[in-house]
Formats: sequence, structure tokens, C-alpha cells
Amino acid sequence: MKVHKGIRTGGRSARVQKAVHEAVHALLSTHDRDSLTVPMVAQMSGVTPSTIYRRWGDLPSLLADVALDRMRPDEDPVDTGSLDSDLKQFAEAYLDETGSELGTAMLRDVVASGDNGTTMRCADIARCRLAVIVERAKERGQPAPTVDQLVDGIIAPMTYRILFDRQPPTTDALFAMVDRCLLRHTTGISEAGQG
Amino acid sequence: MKVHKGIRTGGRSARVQKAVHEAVHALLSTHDRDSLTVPMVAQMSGVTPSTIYRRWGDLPSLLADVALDRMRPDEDPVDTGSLDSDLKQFAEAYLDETGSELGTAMLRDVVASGDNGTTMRCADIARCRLAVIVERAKERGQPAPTVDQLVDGIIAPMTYRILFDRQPPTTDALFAMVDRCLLRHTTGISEAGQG
DNA sequence: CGCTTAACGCAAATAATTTGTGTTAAGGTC
DNA sequence: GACCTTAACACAAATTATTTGCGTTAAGCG
Repeated sequence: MKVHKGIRTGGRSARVQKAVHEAVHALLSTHDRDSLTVPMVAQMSGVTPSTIYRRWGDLPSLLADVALDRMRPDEDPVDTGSLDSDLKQFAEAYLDETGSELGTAMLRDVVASGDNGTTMRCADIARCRLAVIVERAKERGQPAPTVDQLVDGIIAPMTYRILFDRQPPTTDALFAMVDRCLLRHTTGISEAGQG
Repeated sequence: MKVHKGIRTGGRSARVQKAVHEAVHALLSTHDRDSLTVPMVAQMSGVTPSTIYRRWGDLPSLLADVALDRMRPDEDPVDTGSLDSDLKQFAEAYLDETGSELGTAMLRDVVASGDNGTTMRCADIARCRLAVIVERAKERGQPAPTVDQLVDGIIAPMTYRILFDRQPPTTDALFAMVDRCLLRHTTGISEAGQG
């Protein structure tokens, strides 16, 4: 005896979401990111502005939602045979995605949205991919850092430099981060607790 | 024979800036952060909205500017006698500043402003303090990591967790980060290049 | 099939932002 | 210290964005 409590996901709602997402993507390939407006997206998608405001709140939230949606379909990171190269491959790919002008604007939107769900979705994308890589390493019998350690050691510094220093790390710096993460495990340095 | 190119810092401009900054601070202690508006600040400070828009661009930029200004007057981090405790003391203080609800909102504003100067000012605050600590260690003859390494190892992970995981690290996790940064230097692990 | 209501469209009302024009005064020159 | 030049500001009108009230559509469910 379930009470009426459903959030509607099918039919019209799905159509609206699809139309809006596609409109954003289309506009983004034509116009500059910060020349976009909610009314603009509304017109392009054939939806009323008020619908967008009620559903997404504001422009950064909408753009963040769209961006994260378009990021998920990517399949698992490629298996290059070793933990070290898996991580370097992934780190470089992630840098390409987030270090570009558009990717950086997207990161800003995610943060600016102020929505817990959105920011955590963003963090989870990286964590999921890292989890796959770590799992692979364990299956090979290789010692591997935890996902949290990799986030702290690679994702966080990369993201910080992009958002605050406004200059993505070089590939060399990135690889050095990976090396440092792995060195701890090959030299037997004990790890302190994670919070 | 200098061409007319001066940005005006004195007199009226300074008065306006002071009035606006104080208005923001006053409103922030009364109202919720995201109930603030530019016209609201304008009225409180006795300045026209258009002045604020022309000078700061938008609300996040203004709030970020105010927040960073109120962060600088803090004197140098306390000298606790050792690099390890200096860093832990600083890390904890920095966490207090940025991990609170208001501090987090400020970080978001800094990022959302999208202004290079603002984000780098924010990063420089941490870097300057860290530089003081590192310098002290060297004067004592202690081996110390570079400022960049400390940013990557402490500030970046802390900031990432605050902004994306929406949950500041615990003090224990923070101290563990410090320990990891320092371990590298006491165990003689070579460092790869910074980008 | 029929009920309930989430999600939407529409349009009016409100609020924010931009822009044009005139004024004030900072910073430099002689 | 009188005299420019123009950055920074005030004011108000115009534009644009956002919110809100209310009627309509159709998703989810029995």
C-alpha cells in the first residue's frame, strides 16, 4: 500500500529533460559558455523558462547536470596491463576532460551549483573509474593504494590547480603524482588513517 | 612622461569600496548567504547598484573579493617550534576557516567568480603562509618539502573534500596528510619534477 | 478506467541587470 | 596651485531575467 509519492521519470518529463539537455549541448557548440541564458535554452528546447527554473533552479545547476550526464557514458578506463600505466592513462584522460576551457567551466558550474548531489556525482565519476583500476590491480596481485588515497594524491591536486591556479598540471607533473602515490606502497611506508 | 593610465585607488573609490565591503559583512551576519542580492548590498552601503555591477561584475565576485580581503590581515602562522607541528597547527586553522558553512560558501564564490585574479589570490593566501612555515624550518636546519608539495599534499585534498564530497576532513585525516608530506623527506624518497 | 497530483504551459508580476547620459573628483601636468 | 583628462560614480530608463499564480496535461497507481 504505497502512498502517492512518486517522482515522475517517464513520458513527458523524460522528453523535456532530453530536449533541454540537447538544447544546452547544441548551444554550447555554437555560443560561448557564459553567453548562455536560461531563456535562451528554453527557446531552443521548446520549453518554458519557468519549467527550467522550477526543475533545475538556475543556469549553473543546469549546465552542471548536463555536463555530468554527458560524462558518464564513457566506458571503463582501458586496461594497459599494469597499475602504474593504468593510472597514468586515466589521469591524462581525466586531465583532458577537465583541463580544457569547456571542462574547466563545467567544473566551476558543478561547484557553483552548490548542490550536494551534483558535486558528489562529479566526485563519484572519478572514484568509480579509480575503483575499477584498483580492483584490476588486486586481481593481478599487485599492491594498490585505496581509492581515497588516489583521489587525494591525483584528482585533488589536479582539480585544485585547474580551479585555483588556473593552469592545468603538465603531463609530467601528473605522472609524478601517480609515482608518488605508488612509491608509498613499494617502499613499505605505513599509511595513517583516513577520515 | 607617463600616459594617462591610472587606476584610481584613493579618495572616493576607496570610500565606496569600504562602504560596500562593510555592507556585505554586516548583511552576512544577519541574513543567510544566498538570500543576499546586489541591490540589497547597494542599499545598505548607500551606493548605486550599477556601481557594484560595473566594479565587481556580479554577486559571487563581490562576495569572494570581500571574503579574501577579510582573510589577509591574519598575521603569520604561530611558531610552534617544529615543522611538523607548525604545519598541523596551520592545517587545522585553515580547515576551520574554509570548512565552516560560511567558509565553504566563500570557497564556492571564489570558484564561481571565474576570475583568475580572485582564485589566485585565494591560492596565494595559503601559499604565503606555507612559505613562512617552510622558511622557518630551513632556518632551523630541518629538511622541508616545497610549498607546491604541501599544497598538493594538504591544501588540495582538503579543498577537494570540502567542495566536492561536501564533508571536511577530520583532524586526524588532516594530520595524516601532513605526516605523509613529511615522511617523504625523512625516508629519503626522491621527488619527481613539479610542473 | 478513474483518481491523484507531479510536472508543465502560459502570462502577469516582480526583481535583477544593463545601458545611456550627465556629474564628480583622482591623478597627473605644467 | 590652477588646469586638464578621464576613471569612477549617480541616476533613471530600458532591457532582461526570475518568480508566482493558476489552469491544463499526463504519469503513476490502484
